[in-house]
Amino acid sequence: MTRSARKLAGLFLPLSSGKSSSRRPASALENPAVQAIWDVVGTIPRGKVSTYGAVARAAGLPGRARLTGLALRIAPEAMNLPWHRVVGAGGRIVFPKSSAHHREQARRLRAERVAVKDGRVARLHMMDFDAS
DNA sequence: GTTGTGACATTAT
DNA sequence: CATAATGCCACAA
Repeated sequence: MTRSARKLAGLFLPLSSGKSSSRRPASALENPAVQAIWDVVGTIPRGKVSTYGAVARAAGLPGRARLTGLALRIAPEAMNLPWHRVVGAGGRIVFPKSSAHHREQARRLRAERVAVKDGRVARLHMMDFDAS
């Protein structure tokens, strides 16, 4: 089946909602899910890191790690999000090893005392949202 | 409408 | 350790 099926829930939602009041976000910038992700990323303290998947979960979006990637990619520069504190599963920096992004992320992490060896950060630096 | 891509994760082999 | 198969879904073409 194609994506036209969308979410099953959608098929049963009341059509009543006015087109004027509840309209679909014009862009991802207004998408509440994306904003939720921005909020979460903003809470990662200096010296700590989290993963795409963990951020998505903490934002109430389990299984949507890729959305975290999108959110960071389109985040307005002026927002000054600590994007470098988000790494892939296992502490891996996702950018290609010799890319400028990779180097920049490693540089920023080391600048705040987060060791980066072999494009990886140790688990000690992983923050966990669930426990405390 | 479809297809391909991606700042990913998880599980299986 | 590595690779493949899935799941996920927004976006651009």
